[in-house]
Amino acid sequence: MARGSETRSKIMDVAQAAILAKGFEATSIEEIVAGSEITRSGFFYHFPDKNALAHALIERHIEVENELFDDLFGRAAALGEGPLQTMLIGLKLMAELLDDMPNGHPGCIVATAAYQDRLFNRDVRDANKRAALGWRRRFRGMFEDIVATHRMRDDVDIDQLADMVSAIIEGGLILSRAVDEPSVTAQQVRLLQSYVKLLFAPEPGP
Amino acid sequence: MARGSETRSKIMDVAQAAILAKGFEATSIEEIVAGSEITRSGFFYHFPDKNALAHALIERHIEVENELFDDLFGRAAALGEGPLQTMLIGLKLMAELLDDMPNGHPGCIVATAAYQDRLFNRDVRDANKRAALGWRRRFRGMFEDIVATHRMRDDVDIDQLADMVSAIIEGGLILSRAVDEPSVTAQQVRLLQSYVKLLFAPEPGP
DNA sequence: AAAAAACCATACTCGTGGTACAGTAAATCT
DNA sequence: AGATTTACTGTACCACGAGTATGGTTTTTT
Repeated sequence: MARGSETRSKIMDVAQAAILAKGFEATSIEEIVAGSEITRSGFFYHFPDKNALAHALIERHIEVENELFDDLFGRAAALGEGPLQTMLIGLKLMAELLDDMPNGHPGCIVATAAYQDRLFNRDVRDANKRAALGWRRRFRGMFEDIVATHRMRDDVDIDQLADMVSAIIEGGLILSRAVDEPSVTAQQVRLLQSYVKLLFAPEPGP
Repeated sequence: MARGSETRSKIMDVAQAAILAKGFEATSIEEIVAGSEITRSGFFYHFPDKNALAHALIERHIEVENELFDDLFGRAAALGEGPLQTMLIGLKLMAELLDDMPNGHPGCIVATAAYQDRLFNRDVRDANKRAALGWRRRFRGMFEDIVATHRMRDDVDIDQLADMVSAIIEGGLILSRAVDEPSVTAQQVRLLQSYVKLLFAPEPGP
């Protein structure tokens, strides 16, 4: 990695850790540069303002999360057979992954941005939207494969079902933080798994 | 209402609208006093600092939301018979209520606070936690009544199931804001309703 | 060797939260 | 009716963080 992008990503690492721990506004540039072994001028060389930093963080976050999901559901597909099994195992793996983070999941920058809308400029909000729509697309694809081979026990919209994965994770993270119980998020993902299981369960023979 | 508490609640009204639209940090005291027909000094007379304002808003929000839920599930109980019907109708009513807000739900201060932890002091975080635990208690009570009379088709924890209501709403709100589709939250609540329906559906006769 | 990229140092503006304090109009108490 | 309290207004001030400006320095790249 070139010298420039090396310090750039170091700034982003430090900033991300601080932002996820305390929130975007609560994290000062002063603090970021202190942890990044760089000066204020150096920071503003890489990022014209704080918004640009947020934008970069979200873009990177989308990539990382996508790779993580690719890997996770790839493993799930190898373990089970058929799209339903893949989804069910994938959700279980996701829950385990969330459980393995003892201090709770670091949280999701997307959520932070969603509730501070006007604090960010258009670039950031658009990136945020793209992230959410990307997840919808991903999970909708998986659910489409499922409905092609399984009958639904309740007539629900697939896009909405796909959104439910994101909603449960985001909602779980918020609740987890609110009640200070790190396990909550994983529990909610397991409940979602239970729903998918029931929704596509084979009809009991007559 | 006495003169003092009248202006106090006016400040809170203005602040709440602005905060839900733009976030807590993005809302300046200057802006609040402008909309409240009061001076800066007047604001600081009622609230020692911004944190006190947030605290007051959360406390009030808990009360309002509780009354709203009381009313909503009260009506649901009158419409249906038995705890399961009450829950299913209640969730439907909730979805309708969310749908009737054309600009999307105003959002939930609890979520705002959850993702800006260190920005608020202990009072605020505690109030936030109490709110979340209050909802858990409410819905757990309802699910307890259901499991007393219905068999679960999947063995899930009732506390977690109760939490799912909050998680779906919070997650729905975030997603709704992220993709800029006001209908998302209500859709997610309907999916939760679908889950509850399947989870407690009577076993089909042999 | 020249040029561009990646920084450092200093100094300044501006908005926002918060403090301090003096004064005033209206309600409430005695 | 007078005294006190409540609910404010007005002004002045401080600290801190974001962002700008600008000029200089080191490291890569060409």
